[in-house]
Amino acid sequence: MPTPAPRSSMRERFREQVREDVKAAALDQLAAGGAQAISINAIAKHLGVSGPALYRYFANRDDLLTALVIDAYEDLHDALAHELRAGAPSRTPHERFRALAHAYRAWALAEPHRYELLFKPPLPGYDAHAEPLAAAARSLMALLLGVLAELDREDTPPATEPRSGTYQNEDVLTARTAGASEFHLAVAVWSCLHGIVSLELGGGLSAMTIDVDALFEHEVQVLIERTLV
Amino acid sequence: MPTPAPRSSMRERFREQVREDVKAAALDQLAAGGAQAISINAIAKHLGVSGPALYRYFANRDDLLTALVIDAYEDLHDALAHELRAGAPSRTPHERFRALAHAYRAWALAEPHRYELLFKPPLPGYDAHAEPLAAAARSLMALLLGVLAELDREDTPPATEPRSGTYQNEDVLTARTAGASEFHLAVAVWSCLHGIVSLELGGGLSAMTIDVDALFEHEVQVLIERTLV
DNA sequence: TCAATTCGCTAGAGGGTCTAACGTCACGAA
DNA sequence: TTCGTGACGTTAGACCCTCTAGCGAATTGA
Repeated sequence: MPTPAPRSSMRERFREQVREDVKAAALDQLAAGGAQAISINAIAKHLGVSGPALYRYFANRDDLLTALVIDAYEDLHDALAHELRAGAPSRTPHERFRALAHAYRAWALAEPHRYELLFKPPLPGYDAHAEPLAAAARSLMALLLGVLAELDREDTPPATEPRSGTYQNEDVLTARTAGASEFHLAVAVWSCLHGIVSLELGGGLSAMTIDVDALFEHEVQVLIERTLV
Repeated sequence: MPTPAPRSSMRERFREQVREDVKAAALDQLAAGGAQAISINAIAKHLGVSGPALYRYFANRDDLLTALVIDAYEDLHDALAHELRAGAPSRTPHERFRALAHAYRAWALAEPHRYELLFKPPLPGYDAHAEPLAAAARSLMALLLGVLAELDREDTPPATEPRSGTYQNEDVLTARTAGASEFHLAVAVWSCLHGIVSLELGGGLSAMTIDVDALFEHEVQVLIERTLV
């Protein structure tokens, strides 16, 4: 009795497996040639099946792209959360914030195409997949809000926090209605980080010989000092 | 004798006219459906010619896209320069900077697809059109450096400036080698502006109910105060 | 007037998304 | 065990796209 209660039936397991395979192949194409290089046809050929077979698993190309975006959100969130959890618990809120910022940039530089995928305006039919996508973005925001909250009150690390300084998804909304200023600050911080990373990826900075490492480090410092006013 | 010395021969004039028509049609498609919606075939059909005729005027689709990017850079630059030149000469450097920042955001919001075009990483063959593109970017940077220079020394408006507070293209390089800190500040400011605008266009901000106007205004104020430290 | 160049055309290769219609096979219930 | 149901993968094909090759016609400059 290997599967006494196959809650996920054999079919569903296989289906999920194929979806994962397709996404993996799509990620390869993404890394190789950008979002435009992702081709359902080519993925099918690479998987040994032919053409329209994959439309059993993804409604269309946009559906596949959306799945990649959600995965990327989760991956970025996990990377940042891991970075927060990994360091020594004796780190000051400053150090935790710096670690978060650098982990953010590091993820973006390591997977530029996926980062681009995250923040590229989904212009044509942008109302389609807005729901689960907004949730993923909120999850990221929650992380930032947690660290900023620590930064704000200058205690030593949490220990009284519900979850070691990370908001849960729903808390973002409550935090927004409660302390709008905190929320504004978080958005501002995120905007600044994203601005540098985005320009860096776009090549706008590399065109002028600039030490982006130093620039980023300096801006992080400015952001930290700004929270202490 | 309408054209006694046709320095631009009849052919070249016509050729340039067609190129402009093609770019205009491409801009319509860009505004309607994003960069991905730009199709040489559709443009040709819209212009009444058929298919490959346009390849006499643009080497390929990327060539057309590059032309659009350069035009967009120039348009944005002109819009900002006009904004700087338009206001009353009695404006303080603060006001000039605020005007510049708001004009930047206004242009991006008015033509989101063109703005996206400017800063989207050209990943596949990005070394191709790097030369004229970098020049256009530098031109933008020069504008920002000029206003920041005014902000730095808190005099009343220029009158001793070479060109009313705008650097010329070459001056960017000299300014970089001379005052690296000014250059870093300019990049940081630009990054922050671009970060907010980019997130706003991407929908990351609109997902959470935020008063982006107020946020932007506040961030501009923070940037101004930062230059006075 | 006469070459040279440029233009626009059609034909076509090669790629893509996506739909339609058709066997085939596994599953689950009678 | 048998049988209907539904999911699967297939091919065929419509319809888009980019881009090349080769053709005849028109314009240009000498």
